[in-house]
Amino acid sequence: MGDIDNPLIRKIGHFEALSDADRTILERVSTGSRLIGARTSLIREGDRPDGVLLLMEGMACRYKLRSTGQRQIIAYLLPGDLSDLDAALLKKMDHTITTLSVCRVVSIPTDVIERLITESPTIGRSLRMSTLVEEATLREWLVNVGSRSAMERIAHLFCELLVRFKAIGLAHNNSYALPLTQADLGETMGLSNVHVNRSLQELRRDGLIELKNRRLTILDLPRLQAVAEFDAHYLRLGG
Amino acid sequence: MGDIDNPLIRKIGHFEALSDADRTILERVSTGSRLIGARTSLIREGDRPDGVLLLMEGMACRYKLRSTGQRQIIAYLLPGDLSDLDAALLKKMDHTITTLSVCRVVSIPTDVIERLITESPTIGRSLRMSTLVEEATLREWLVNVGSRSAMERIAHLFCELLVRFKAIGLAHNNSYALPLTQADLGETMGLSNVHVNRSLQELRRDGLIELKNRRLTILDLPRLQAVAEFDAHYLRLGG
DNA sequence: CGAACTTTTGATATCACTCAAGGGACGTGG
DNA sequence: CCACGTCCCTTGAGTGATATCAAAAGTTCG
Repeated sequence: MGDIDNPLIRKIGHFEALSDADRTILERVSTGSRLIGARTSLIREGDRPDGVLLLMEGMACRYKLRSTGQRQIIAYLLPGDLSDLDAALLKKMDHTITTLSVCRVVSIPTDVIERLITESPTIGRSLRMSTLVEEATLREWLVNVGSRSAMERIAHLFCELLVRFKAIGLAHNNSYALPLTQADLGETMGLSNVHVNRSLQELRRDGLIELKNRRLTILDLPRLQAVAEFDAHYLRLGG
Repeated sequence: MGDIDNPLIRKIGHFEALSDADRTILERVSTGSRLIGARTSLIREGDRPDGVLLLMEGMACRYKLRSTGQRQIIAYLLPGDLSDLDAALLKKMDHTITTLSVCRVVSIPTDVIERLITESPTIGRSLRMSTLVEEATLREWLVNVGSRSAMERIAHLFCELLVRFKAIGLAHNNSYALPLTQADLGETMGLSNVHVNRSLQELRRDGLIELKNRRLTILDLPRLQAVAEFDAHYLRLGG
């Protein structure tokens, strides 16, 4: 069965118990993916979005560009994540979505989404739940950037990503692929790449993580969580 | 007519053209307010929210408390704003909502909200729009805290609040009541109160603002917007 | 009028930034 | 298969923005 490797079903399955019919619907919706290269924009600021994108493989991010050229990453998209559900209401995107690694992506037209939601209230609820979790994550990030030190911020992000990757079966032994550069990390947390580098060294020196070849391994999860004050509750994934 | 002083109608009227019937419905919903003192929590982290709160007068905020005791303000609620529409889906609040000034508040039960939305698609759409704007604001705040200097952050917040207060008729001549202490401002932007104080002095020295007696006056809006790189688009209020 | 906040100021400390350069790693083309 | 370019990571040195601590001055309110 495709369940095991369908990240949408896996993710949504954490929010609601899905019937076989629901699974079939979701399976059908997530076919027809295309491959997109790394560092390619999927939706640009100012675009009028037509439908929704579903990420099936790879990692992407939302960001805003300042007039100074500075980039602020606002969210990460992992397999099973959707670009804005309610996009139809908004005429224009206020941010850009870009792939970080090579990605497999499905375009879902607005009417298919609408049909989906009316056909299965369960799916409807779980999709709404997804956007609520996204919002909660945004709040958590604001706390992160607004009030934590560099090391704490990075630790917090790593803990969050572990829970999210685990939920879709892409983390094993507290380890997951992380196609981010240190500059990306900096643009996520409001830090310079140099300072990210030094903070990572500190995390390594303390025996908390290992990060090489685009793969992160958390060596001491309890201690990393303590550093980050991490509480997975906001992700509603049973982290 | 109550229109002019009903902030919910004024705010929502920016998103959708409301019929007289819609206005009547909204008018009815927003009666029965009670007065609540300044610095009082309305909903606490961990609470299971029963229904929605509508703020009719005064100013409130959402915040998260860190285990260190540090507080991070995550959003401001102005008249016409609602506490979480989809609260019903979430079992537990992940943050606290507190009044900043004396507030006039209406409790709206979940079923009334649901009836409202089914009765008038227009109102339903505009309420969904409200939550989208809230989300966009959160993204903007993340950019603010993640990438702007102290002065820029404060300038940006002041510009945002001007547009929002104007939309509900509570700003005149680029001036509005602002019941925040400098410590509150600091907890909003991830700055110390001392540094907020010094940045405010800089804004005053540059002839951009006046702030005294809990009232902010923007003396040179174009220049303040330039400092903040402010673009009101995300608020969808036609600011 | 006094108590409790809030704002302001000064002095010092620190975290994080910038600039600059060297050292991988990796891929591409010769 | 090597040479080279490019991108990323790492290191060092110096600077700057913002934090902390402490106390005085101003404000608000009972």
